[in-house]
Amino acid sequence: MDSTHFVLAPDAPFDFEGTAYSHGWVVLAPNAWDESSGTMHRVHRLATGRVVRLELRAGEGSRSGVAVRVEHRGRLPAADRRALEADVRHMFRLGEELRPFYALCRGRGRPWNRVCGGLGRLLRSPTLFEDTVKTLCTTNVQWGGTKRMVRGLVDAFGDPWPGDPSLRAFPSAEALAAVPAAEFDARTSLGYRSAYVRELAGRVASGHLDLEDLARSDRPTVELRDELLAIKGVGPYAAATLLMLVGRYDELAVDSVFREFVAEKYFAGERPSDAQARAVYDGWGEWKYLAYWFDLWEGVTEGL
DNA sequence: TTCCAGGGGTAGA
DNA sequence: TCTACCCATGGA
Repeated sequence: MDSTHFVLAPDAPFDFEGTAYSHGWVVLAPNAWDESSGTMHRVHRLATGRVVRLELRAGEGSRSGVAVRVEHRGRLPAADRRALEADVRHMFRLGEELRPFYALCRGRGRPWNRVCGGLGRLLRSPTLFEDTVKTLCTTNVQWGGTKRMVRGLVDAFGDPWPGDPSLRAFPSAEALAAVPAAEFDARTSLGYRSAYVRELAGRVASGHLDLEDLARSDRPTVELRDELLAIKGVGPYAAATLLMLVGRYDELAVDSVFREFVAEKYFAGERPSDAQARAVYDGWGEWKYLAYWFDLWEGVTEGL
């Protein structure tokens, strides 16, 4: 197995571990996190069909970015390397403009100003298709179930990495769409979500739904939300999660975690209506989701 | 055994 | 717009 190394430097404050471990995505297959070395692993399929394995860790030096080690078979063409750089930059949001959010945090003093050291970049997948499938697998299920369902999809239908065929990449929409429904259901345990994932894969593979175009769009959030809500299985919670993943933070993902956290912290344990709970973050404007996330995040709430 | 999870679709008002 | 009911699965 050959390997290629490069470092991606951010042009703004950046915290590698704070980004990699910003939410549960880091442990959803084919991602994995090695606590002892602070390394994220990922088996990754390029558009050319080549499957490589990535080791991602903090770069060295004052402008620490993402140090990337790519394990691959044979020569890595320049086009594949450029595609990998783009994918890693996308996953870690190295080009995302967070200065307006940092300005709000700085204005609120401690502990919010800690965010300004490079937090606020929530890890995402290289494609909105992968993120949408994973989000569908978070609905009405405990986190352990989400991990089980995503692992099952990868193991059943992902392309194997030549260095260790037991390690697989996230399956493409085309790969999932090609599986007969009965076989798909038999080889996964998605429950009623199975039909949603199969329909999504079919629409993306056939070109009827261009999620990656939606992800790049600069149209108003409300228009993107309506498009996401038109996906079977995507409701208000999933749409808000997906908006966060494409860099729109003006919608809050109201789920059981949000409801319990806001009730405990702001309503003395009494359960408020969803509207009352949402109103807690009204002052954050287009940054509500990030504000909630770091409010929830262990440590940021201390001393508030 | 029963309940419910990082909800959503549908029908009916 | 709101509510009631149903949806598969597996952990608690």
